[in-house]
Amino acid sequence: MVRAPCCEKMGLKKGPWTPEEDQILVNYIQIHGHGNWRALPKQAGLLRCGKSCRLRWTNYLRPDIKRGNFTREEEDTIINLHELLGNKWSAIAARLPGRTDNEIKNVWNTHLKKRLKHNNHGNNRQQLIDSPKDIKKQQPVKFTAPVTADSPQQSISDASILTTSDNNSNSNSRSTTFTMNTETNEVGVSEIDENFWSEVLSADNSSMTADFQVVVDQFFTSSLEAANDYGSGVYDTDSNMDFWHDIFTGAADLPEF
DNA sequence: AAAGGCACCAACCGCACGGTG
DNA sequence: CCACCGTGCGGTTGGTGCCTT
Repeated sequence: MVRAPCCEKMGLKKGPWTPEEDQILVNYIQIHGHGNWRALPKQAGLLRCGKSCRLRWTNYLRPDIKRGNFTREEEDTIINLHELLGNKWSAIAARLPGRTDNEIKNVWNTHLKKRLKHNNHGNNRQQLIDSPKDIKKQQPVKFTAPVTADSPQQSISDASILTTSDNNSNSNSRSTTFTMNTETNEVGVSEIDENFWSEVLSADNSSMTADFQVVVDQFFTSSLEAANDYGSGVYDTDSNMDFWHDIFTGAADLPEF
C-alpha cells in the first residue's frame, strides 16, 4: 500500500506558483510566521498543501535568499564540500549563506559535474567525486593515535570519540562529541568518513565551546585548501589528517593561525 | 520558419527521522 | 513500545526557453 501524495486531495493545486499565491504566502508568514506548515495553507487561504508552501518559501520566497548566478568562488566551495560530504546538499548549503540545498543540487547536476568531468578526464580523483559512497567499501585504516586528551596512548584502530569541553567555566561546562571513522579510498588515501564531516560542518554552533568552534573553522579552511591542492598533486592527505586528528584529540596544541 | 534536441531549474515525490501522545 | 504527525532531505520529473539543424 503506497501512501497517496499529499497534494492529491481534492482541490489542492499543483505546479508553478503564481505571483498572487506568492504574495499571499509572504504576507501570511510575515505576519504570523510559518508555524505549522500543514495548517498554514488553510489559514492563509491557499489551495496548496503545506509541503508545497514550505518548499516555495525555503527555496524561493525567503528574504535572505541570494539570487543570481553562482560565483566562481561559490562553485569551487561546492566542489570542495561535495568532495568532503558527498550529496549532503543541506550540509553544503549551510556553508553557503543565501543559497538553498535545491539550488546547489541543481547547479551541481547541471554545471559542476560537467566541469569536473572536463577538467579531470581520466583522473582517479574524478571517480571519487562521481561516487563518493565508494569510500565506504574500503578497508578501515589501522593506525595508532591518541583517542582523547585524557588517554593519550589509547589505540583507535577503527573509530574514535572526540570530546572537547569548555575549560573556562566549570558550572556551565559543555561538551560536543563527534564520531570519527577513517577509511582508505580506492586510490589508497586515508580519509575521514563523510558522516564525520557532515556532523561537524552542520553542527549547531551554539552547542560547541568557543575553543571547539575555532578548531572546526580552521579545520574546514584547511580542508578546502587541501582539496584545492590535491588536484595539482601537492596535497599530502595522510599527514594532513594526522595533524588535524592530533588537534581534535588534544594530542597537539592548536597552532597560531 | 519549423521541428527536434538540449539545458536549466522550480516543484514534486517518497522516504527517513524525531517528537509526541 | 507503538502509532501518528510534522518536517527535512535527496532524487526525480516536467515545463519552459534556447540552440541547432
